[in-house]
Amino acid sequence: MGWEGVRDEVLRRIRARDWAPGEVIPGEEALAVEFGVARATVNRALRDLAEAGLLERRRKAGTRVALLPVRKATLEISIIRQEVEARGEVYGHRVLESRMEGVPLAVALRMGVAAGARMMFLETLHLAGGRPFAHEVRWLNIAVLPGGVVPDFGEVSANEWLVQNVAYATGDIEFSAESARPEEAAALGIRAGDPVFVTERATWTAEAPITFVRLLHGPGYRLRTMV
Amino acid sequence: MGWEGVRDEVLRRIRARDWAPGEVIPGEEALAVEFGVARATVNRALRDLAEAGLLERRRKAGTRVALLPVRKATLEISIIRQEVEARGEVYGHRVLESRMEGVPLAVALRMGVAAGARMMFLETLHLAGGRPFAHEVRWLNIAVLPGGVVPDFGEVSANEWLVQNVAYATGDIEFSAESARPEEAAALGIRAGDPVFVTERATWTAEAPITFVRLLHGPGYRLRTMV
DNA sequence: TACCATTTGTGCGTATGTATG
DNA sequence: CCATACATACGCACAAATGGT
Repeated sequence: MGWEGVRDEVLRRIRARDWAPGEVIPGEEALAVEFGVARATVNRALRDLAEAGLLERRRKAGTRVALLPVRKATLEISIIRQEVEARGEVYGHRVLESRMEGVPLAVALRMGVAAGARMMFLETLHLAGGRPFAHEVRWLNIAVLPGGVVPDFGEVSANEWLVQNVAYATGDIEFSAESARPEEAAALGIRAGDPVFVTERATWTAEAPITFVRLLHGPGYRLRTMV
Repeated sequence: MGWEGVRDEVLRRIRARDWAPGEVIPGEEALAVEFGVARATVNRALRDLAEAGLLERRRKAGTRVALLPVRKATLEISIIRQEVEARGEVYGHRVLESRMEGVPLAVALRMGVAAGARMMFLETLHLAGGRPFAHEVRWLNIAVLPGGVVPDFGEVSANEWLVQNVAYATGDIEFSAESARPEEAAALGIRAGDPVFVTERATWTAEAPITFVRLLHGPGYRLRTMV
């Protein structure tokens, strides 16, 4: 039995309530003996379940079944082109606006910079099969661009360019539902006031903020994930 | 240097583009020699980065820097009571409806059962500080309830009861933006047509479907995550 | 196709580090 | 302060996948 076998058997016991929520389960050494495997193998299995939120492990206190297991759903954030192509449609995008601009206060707060800091402002419409798919508004800190050169975002979208060139950064994401503002509705080809799915994302490296994006998807868009 | 040290150094090299996207990095053995650690330690570090989507590993082919790193955001799905209390507000809930009912087609499809299958229908309003926080509509397969006994969902919410009693199951989640229907708007104390943030979640065990929930949050609600 | 060489994946036994009851 | 249980590490071995001959 490998570590996945151990994990599955432990999971079965948790689900079968052989080990009740809150209860301390046998130690690694005891389980290793019972299953006839090395302690490291048990460790690997239990660590996996702890990462999934089903077990809570503390030195000396031992391992216990989580009382209120926090379900962790993993969202895979792909670039928009991939998302569109995964639907079997042809991707395209149009840059609607591109200029230098001072960031508004709300954006400055999210990016951790002073309000009015000058950044590149980009407004882009993403298309699926020629029809509007998502509306993007982005502030971009050109100071962090490699070589200080601003790429041609008419060629490759800023979304994709950043993933390939300034990626491997950290960030936070917020999802919400809003009413489409008139300009947004016009860009997306929907009615003002229609509900839009909003994704707002701030990205930064250890040194500096990189970009803040506000992405709007029209009615019918669904963000899916598996648990 | 421990495995986290190895991971951080590898991450630094990726960000610094010492190793470019798509490029094969040195093998585990070589890195182990370079860092002066055991191969298992390098393995642990690289496995971690691969899980994060920054590396792609294949036997024989080696380890390469991901060309298009898929950002994996982890959502921690907590029970609504915790979410409300985390905001420093008092949680409460009211059961608006509770009856046996055949499931509609859309729900049947999501749950993988025949349309019209009889399940328990529950409509609940979750309160934060006495004010509507979320509106919940749920179909529940009472066949899977331990002992076949239906708990008193006036006491503990179905949400919380299920997490504690039928938890450790799998499922899928969908998020979307919709317009509040008149009944929903009335329950939430908002205007019909206002945008609502919709969470739909189907849960099942290996044997049978457990429950399908449709959860509505009114304007202002934001789902946050860190990358 | 068949086989081989390479690289990652996993396992074992042991030892030491570290948080903590 | 100590005993305990998890966390990590080492070195070795073999398995499994797979790119290339």
